[in-house]
Amino acid sequence: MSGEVNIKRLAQELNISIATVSKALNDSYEISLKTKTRVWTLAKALNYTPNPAASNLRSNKTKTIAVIIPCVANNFFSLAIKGIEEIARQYGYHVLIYQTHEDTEMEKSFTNSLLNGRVDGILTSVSSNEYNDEYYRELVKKIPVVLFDRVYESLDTFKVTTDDYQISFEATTHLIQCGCKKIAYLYGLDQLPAGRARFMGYTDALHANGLEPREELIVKYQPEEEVNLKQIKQLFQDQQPDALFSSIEEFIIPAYSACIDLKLNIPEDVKILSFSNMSSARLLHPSLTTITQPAFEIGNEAAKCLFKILNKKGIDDERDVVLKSVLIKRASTGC
Amino acid sequence: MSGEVNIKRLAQELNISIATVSKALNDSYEISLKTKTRVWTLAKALNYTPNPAASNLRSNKTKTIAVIIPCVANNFFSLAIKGIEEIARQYGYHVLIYQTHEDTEMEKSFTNSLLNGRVDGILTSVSSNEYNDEYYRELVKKIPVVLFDRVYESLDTFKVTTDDYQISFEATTHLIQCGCKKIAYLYGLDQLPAGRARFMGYTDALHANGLEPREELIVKYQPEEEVNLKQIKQLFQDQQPDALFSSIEEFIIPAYSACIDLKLNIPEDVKILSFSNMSSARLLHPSLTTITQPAFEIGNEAAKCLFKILNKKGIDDERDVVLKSVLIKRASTGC
DNA sequence: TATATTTACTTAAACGATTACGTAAATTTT
DNA sequence: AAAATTTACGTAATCGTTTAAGTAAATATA
Repeated sequence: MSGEVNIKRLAQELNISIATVSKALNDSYEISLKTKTRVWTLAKALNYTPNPAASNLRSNKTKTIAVIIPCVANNFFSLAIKGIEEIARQYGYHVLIYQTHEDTEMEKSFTNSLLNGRVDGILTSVSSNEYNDEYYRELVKKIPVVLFDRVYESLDTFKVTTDDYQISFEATTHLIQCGCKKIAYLYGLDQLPAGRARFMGYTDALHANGLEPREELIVKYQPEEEVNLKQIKQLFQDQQPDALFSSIEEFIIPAYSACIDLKLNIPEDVKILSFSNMSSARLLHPSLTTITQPAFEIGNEAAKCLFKILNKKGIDDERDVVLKSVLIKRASTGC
Repeated sequence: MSGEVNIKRLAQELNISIATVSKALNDSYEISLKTKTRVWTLAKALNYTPNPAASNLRSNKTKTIAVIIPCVANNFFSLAIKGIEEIARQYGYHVLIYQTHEDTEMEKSFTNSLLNGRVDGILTSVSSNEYNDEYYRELVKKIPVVLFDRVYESLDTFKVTTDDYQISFEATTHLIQCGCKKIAYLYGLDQLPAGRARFMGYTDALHANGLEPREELIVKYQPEEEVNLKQIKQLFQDQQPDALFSSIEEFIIPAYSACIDLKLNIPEDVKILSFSNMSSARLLHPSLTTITQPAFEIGNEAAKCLFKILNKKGIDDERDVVLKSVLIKRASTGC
């Protein structure tokens, strides 16, 4: 009936040129207010919206950013996305989501598919299965990239992280102050700076309190869920640790499950503490002491950094943004 | 240095026409295998990827779908997205995410911004703040839409839902069998078919067991978190219900908190049961009996339906896909 | 008043792909 | 061997914008 409504159609109806319509819509100084008003009015009346493909093609701007993360079904990342989305909305940007499932090959494949002008920039938290910084070293030259939480060091771009080392040190110290002497470490992200910083915070805190980190007290995360439960049970049987410090949320369920299965009382027999953004942490039995990262704010901040690059404002700002996590002491550490 | 690599560049280097390159890349029957191989080889060597804006513009295909949901930071939706993404990947599609924060105005604004060819189709779970079916009645005429979980009835498109009524009936019956006679209902999504079906399952199960639903035992969800806790506490003080049936996950934390605050024992003093995709449900104290929706599968199925429309295959299939939720009995209902 | 500048447009060329249509050569059919 | 068909390309239009460059009229400057 009415046909597709594009600037050509607007131009015809108003009996002016396509260029004038385009410029009017973009509020160009070259167009008189009178003409602009005519264009705007008709555009609204006909419910005109610009064809994104056409303007992307011509202007090389997509008004779209990509978020590449391991998995959306994770409290930290879903909150981060929420934070990212909020900022994207403010700038009128669209948000593409890609899940790598911790696979750097996927990561490369996704980012490569974004290099031909599908997006204006990329926000990413890298995958844990491999240390892949050379790839990113090249990537950041080709497209604006901001890394958050899981970053590589010394990349020439903005990075938003948390105080992993310090908070981990603080948390370990808390366990020690609660009387723990044999603190097991549930190790995640061991390929990444974030994971190593957490581990360093743990070992340094041990040292600072005259304790020695011990290889036998470390359990490394395995992607297959059941394995972690088995490993933790084995750990309890072999080593009888008096605390579990979990560096990632994924260990919480197997850790609690192991205690239930082995009839260990938390915090009497063993204290538990974990990095986590789980909203139900305080409803667990007993309520879980957590290191909670400001996930929403991280997403927020990362997005803001990306828009600094895209809008070429504040590029001289400090490019290593470090936010603070909080240690929330609850019953699982019992003091 | 090498300049942007597009089909023009490929054509020049191979000394053939742009059209031939384009057709070769699209594996057209018009092109000889020999030429195709030359093109493919060079394309790979130069790391050519087609400019999406250009092909979108010309072909009116974006290889992109949009997912419009209330919020990603919700176990159900993040799992659903995971399910959607899996299918999208298989078809080589990109996924845009929009969060409405339960605001139908946002919803309209987002969908309107997608009608000019930004995406090939839309997957959505509607907002709860308002019954908005007229809008969707028009929308489905303009663009392929699949609704999941939170749908409107009698829309001319695919809908993926769960057996809300039946599972709610079953769950209520379970509570009654556990001896409950005064089952309060924590009412969410009351503007939507899904919410009403859950409520109907509850009331019908009461009737079927000789119990009368009572207005005073109903608490309606409020967006402001603290209010729900207050309401539930008030409910306990005024009515002393012997069970809480929560129709949405958001009530879990205030429900448990209220019990803790009022020193009510679960399940002795009050039994609790909730719709939920919370992975920590079995670690709560006591472990929570849940109605768990197959969130991942819902996303999966919804995406499959959308691709049926996009690929014009199976359009004659049943368009009301209903998946089964499961009632997972745990300690909070104590029997 | 003649010249320079500003205002408010228009024309037309991009952007990078797809595709209808045209065509010469090779092959098949009669 | 002539006609018809198939194969394998090329030409050029097109998608809906943006924008450099051009221009006539209006206004400002000298």
